[in-house]
Amino acid sequence: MLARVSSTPAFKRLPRAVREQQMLDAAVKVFSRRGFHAASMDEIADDAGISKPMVYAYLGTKEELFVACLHREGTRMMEAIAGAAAPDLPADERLWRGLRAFFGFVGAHRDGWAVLYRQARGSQPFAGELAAMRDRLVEVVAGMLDHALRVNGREVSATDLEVVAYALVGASESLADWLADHPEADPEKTATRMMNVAWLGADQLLRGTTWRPPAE
Amino acid sequence: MLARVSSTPAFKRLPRAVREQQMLDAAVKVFSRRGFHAASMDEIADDAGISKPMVYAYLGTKEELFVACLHREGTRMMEAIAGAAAPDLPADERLWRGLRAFFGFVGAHRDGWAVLYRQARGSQPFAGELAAMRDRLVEVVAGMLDHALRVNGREVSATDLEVVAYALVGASESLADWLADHPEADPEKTATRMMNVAWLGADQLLRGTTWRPPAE
DNA sequence: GAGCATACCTACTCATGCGTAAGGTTACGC
DNA sequence: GCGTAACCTTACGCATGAGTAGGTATGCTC
Repeated sequence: MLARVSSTPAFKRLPRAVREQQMLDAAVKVFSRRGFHAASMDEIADDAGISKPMVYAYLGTKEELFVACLHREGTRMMEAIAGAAAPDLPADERLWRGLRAFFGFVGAHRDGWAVLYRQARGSQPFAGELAAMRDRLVEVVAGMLDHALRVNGREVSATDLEVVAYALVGASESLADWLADHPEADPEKTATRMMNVAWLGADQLLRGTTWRPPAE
Repeated sequence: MLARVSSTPAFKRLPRAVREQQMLDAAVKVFSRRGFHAASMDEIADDAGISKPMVYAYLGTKEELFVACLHREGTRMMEAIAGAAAPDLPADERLWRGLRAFFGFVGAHRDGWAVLYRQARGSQPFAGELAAMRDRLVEVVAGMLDHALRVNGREVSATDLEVVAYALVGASESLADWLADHPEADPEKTATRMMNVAWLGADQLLRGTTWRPPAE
């Protein structure tokens, strides 16, 4: 029983860096399947093929672990998007590349997306963490719109810009959810659809067309 | 100590229907402040000025209580929107009225909104409940677009329609979040901004303009 | 003003699951 | 070949909070 045959280590000893990644992989998987609270550290440890105290030793408490997931996935996503951005292209081209990179990422990391956005949004301790990331996105989009506007010789209040950017980011997130729930859906095509909604609208806005409420 | 002075009841006896509403009010408040898991039945009971077993007696388990909140708030919201809809108006007018009702509702029930959407989205047991509600919304929006398209003598695949509707609903939700986080913001103005994004885009789409990816 | 239903309470049980103490085992440097 | 540091384990403490048992008061009905 207790005699572990030493010639069959069964569980290999691995360097810390490797185990940490395995743990994060497992954590992302379990968190996205169960949600933050329903996920148990035991299950995560189990899934990573390791015992619980190791998780605590390497990644800290449950909250810290979740933040680590959030951080890794978030960084990956931001890198994917930033890698596609080329600051000196025309606005529609930049938007298109950004969207394509975004949906490509979500399509390739569907459960990472679930952790990142669906979970973090509700749970208080992480809402801030996530909000910061989204705000960076919003800022980028708003900056892009602002730049395009100035080129057209126009200008709009910062709030207006922010709100429009918010709407675009929100629409993208919503489609990302849709994508995550439809495994057969094509990320590229989803990006095109988003572009249709975003750009045809943004283009009108950039030209100065605005909609006004009808007189009552 | 134990001698409760009978001439000072301190806590009035109230009929069930009234207490249930008080409990739901308290539950919405606590759930939205703490999130589903972090909220405790004790706090909810306390906040409602009642003891815990009463909550169980009237509204059932914690999950059932949450669903009850979801249901009440969701119904209120749907009613607010439906009340504004007039099926025989032109598409932009219908969209505008729907949006105005929606943002008006969110502005007036900011914590109800938080419960409804932010919480339910992540937590598995309720995601379905919420998804059903959103799907009804998406269906309505898609139906509206479809109708407008047919009037223009055009037709589009059901998937395309659904996805565009999804994006619009997502953008609205996102702005609703923004509104909930900015207590000083004006719901009416937010609705106008959303209308700008949604309609100027949708209008182009309805005319048959589409965006295509640039040749590589 | 007896009976009965409904409103309401205090004070528990019990499962869950986070986080840790204390100890075993492998590999690598010297 | 031996110490030591890193890896890894089993087995537990303990708080939290969901849900309940069992009892008390109030007011309505006849």
